[in-house]
Amino acid sequence: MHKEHTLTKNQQIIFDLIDKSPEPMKAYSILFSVQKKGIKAPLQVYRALDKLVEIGKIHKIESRNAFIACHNSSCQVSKATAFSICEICEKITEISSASLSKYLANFKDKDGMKYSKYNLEFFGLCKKCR
Amino acid sequence: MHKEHTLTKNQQIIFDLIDKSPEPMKAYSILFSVQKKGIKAPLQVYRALDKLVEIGKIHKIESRNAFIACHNSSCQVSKATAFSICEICEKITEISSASLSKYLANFKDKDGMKYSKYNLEFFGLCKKCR
DNA sequence: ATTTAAATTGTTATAATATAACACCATGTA
DNA sequence: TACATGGTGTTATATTATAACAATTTAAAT
Ligand SMILES: [Zn+2]
Ligand SMILES: [Zn+2]
Ligand SMILES: [Zn+2]
Ligand SMILES: [Zn+2]
Repeated sequence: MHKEHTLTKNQQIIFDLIDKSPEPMKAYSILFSVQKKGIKAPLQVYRALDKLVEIGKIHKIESRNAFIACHNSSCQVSKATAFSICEICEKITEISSASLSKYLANFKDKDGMKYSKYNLEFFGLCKKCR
Repeated sequence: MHKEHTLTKNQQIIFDLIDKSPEPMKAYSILFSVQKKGIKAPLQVYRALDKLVEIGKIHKIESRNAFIACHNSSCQVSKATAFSICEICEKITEISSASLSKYLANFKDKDGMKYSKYNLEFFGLCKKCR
């Protein structure tokens, strides 16, 4: 389904960090964490992040300026993403619902336009915080 | 349906500017525009923006860090918003579709959780750019 | 093998976006 | 009056992100 990309050194270091983080990571927190591995400048982080987003290995949570690893193989190509965000503990989960993605992919606006790319962020309280 | 708020001077100046702008405005572009009216500091702008977002008079386009006036009376309370964004000309339109908002308000995640707040951004090409 | 193009890296500097902290003022209300 | 709430003005600072340039690596294309 989705093309494999061989990650470069910086990309791999940063992906591994995000992938094993239990919560979304912000760019400068990533920078701080990888400085011991020789990545010293913001640009090195942002370049890796851009590439990882582009190839679908991570997603950016726009409302939080944070990044999480993708665990949903079906969204790697489409850039059609949905998340739930807890407004108390900031727990963020990627939603992979076939019916949701089908509904959104087929949604037509008032001009009859359909969209293959979208980003949806739901806000509420997670199980633990309710 | 939605409560009226009396805007303060700064809020009114900034709302009027955004409301009559044909495109979303960014905070520092707003700041530049209102300096002749005595609003000199970023914080004055951000405070007005925060309040205007809170009461639903404007929305923030998260992926663009920009603000547009709301022209959809039904979303002022709910903070349940949807936009279409043209990836070429950056034209942004608020979508007010009863079926979409109904679908999203009734969507249940895998834990059976429903969300009253959400933000959806569709990306594609507008009529003119196709 | 040699050349070429594309992608990635390293680096310094700077731009763009957003908030902290504090003093003061206006308005409503107990 | 006294008090609470919210808005304002101001300076300083934090956070997020990109520009510009040179060097290096990688992967074809000849
Ligand atoms: Zn994903
Ligand atoms: Zn929570
Ligand atoms: Zn609206
Ligand atoms: Zn367009």
